[in-house]
Amino acid sequence: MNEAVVLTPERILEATEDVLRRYGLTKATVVDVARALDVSHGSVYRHFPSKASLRDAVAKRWLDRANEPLCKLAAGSGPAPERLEKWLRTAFNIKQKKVCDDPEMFATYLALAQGAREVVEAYKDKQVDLIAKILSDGVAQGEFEIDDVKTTARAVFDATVRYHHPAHAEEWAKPECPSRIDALIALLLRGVRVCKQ
Amino acid sequence: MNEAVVLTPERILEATEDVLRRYGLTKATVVDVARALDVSHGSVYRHFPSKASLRDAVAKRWLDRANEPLCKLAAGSGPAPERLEKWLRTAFNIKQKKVCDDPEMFATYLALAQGAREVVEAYKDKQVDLIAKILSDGVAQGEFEIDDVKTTARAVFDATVRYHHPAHAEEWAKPECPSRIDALIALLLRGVRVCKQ
DNA sequence: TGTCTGACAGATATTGAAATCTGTCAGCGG
DNA sequence: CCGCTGACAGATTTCAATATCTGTCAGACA
Repeated sequence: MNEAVVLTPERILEATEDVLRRYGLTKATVVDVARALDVSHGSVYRHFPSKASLRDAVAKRWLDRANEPLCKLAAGSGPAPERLEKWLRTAFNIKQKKVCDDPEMFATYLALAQGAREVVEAYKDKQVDLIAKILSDGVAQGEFEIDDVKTTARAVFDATVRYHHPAHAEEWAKPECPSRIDALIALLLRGVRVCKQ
Repeated sequence: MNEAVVLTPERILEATEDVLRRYGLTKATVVDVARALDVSHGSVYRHFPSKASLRDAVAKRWLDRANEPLCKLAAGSGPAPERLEKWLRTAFNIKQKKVCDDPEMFATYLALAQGAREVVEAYKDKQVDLIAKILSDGVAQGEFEIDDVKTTARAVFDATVRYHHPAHAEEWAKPECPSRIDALIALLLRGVRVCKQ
């Protein structure tokens, strides 16, 4: 067996992402994926138990790749307030960029988010953990004053749904959007900062 | 012409709301409305230029009725922080109650909100004005410290989309919801309050 | 005179038959 | 033995014919 010809989950995911991009979520079929790989569609089911699981796996890969910068920001050091602001702005920018540059994959993500799929839940939990990391750094630095870091991280995430949940994507292009983001971030930062009278 | 038989916009709205409740947004037709009123559907078009305008008018009525308590709260007096908290909780409760008790009308509202209809934009602006009223009262009372009241009101509104935008209605029934609302409100109140060191 | 009717054209929705897709599995071939 | 194939059943989607709906308007009727 030639190495280039071995059918691996990774190769299937790659092909599935291509097919999703080409045909869109509604039109892409498992048969299309198999055809792209030049195998029978039965072979695909040898690696993924269902079309849904395949779609979920592709979305997970896509989300993980998109979120790498955010993980780095959260793991980094430096003053927490600036880092939190940067993190939120980066999160919004990534989403905004994806909705323009990769609309078909974004639509897939939207469908997943609306179906309350496990992958998206996991992804959201991860996001909250990243925020929590920055918040607890901020508490350690004496910059933030927070009772319950985890709960507050969740609140910050909830407060920003409008700019990361795909259901609101249509609003992201509006001209007043940036200034509203500024106001929201300012409000949230004031909500976690220690009071310097 | 008997008074009970005069075809008024109000009677049409009443009948349309009934028809929407009975058949749902997807099934309700102008012919159904006309039938309920025992007139030809042409007569309905004498009072409303299109089905969309009729639907918008019904939704406006419904939203206005639902929001009366919020207007009263904003117009009232008393300490602004408590009033803001009460206002937000009331807003969430109203939505939550509607989604349970009046699901068909709520679905209509959801469709409208997703279509970015003018009536929903106007309604959102009104909500922001009510928040702004409470915020400016708070500033006058020395309880809040806010640069730009209008902008901050918008930010508070944006921060709470998750609990008033119908796209997130499915999440409102979850058991962890109340505590997340508590955390969000606490965060936002801290964000507008003056710092009492 | 002004409101309402009912027939009409074009747009939209429904329906059921045919095509395609998903997921399974017995068996082929390296 | 192991991964793959291809035929299959049931579920889902497509497609085109048909029916219904929206929006208009000339004319009836009070």
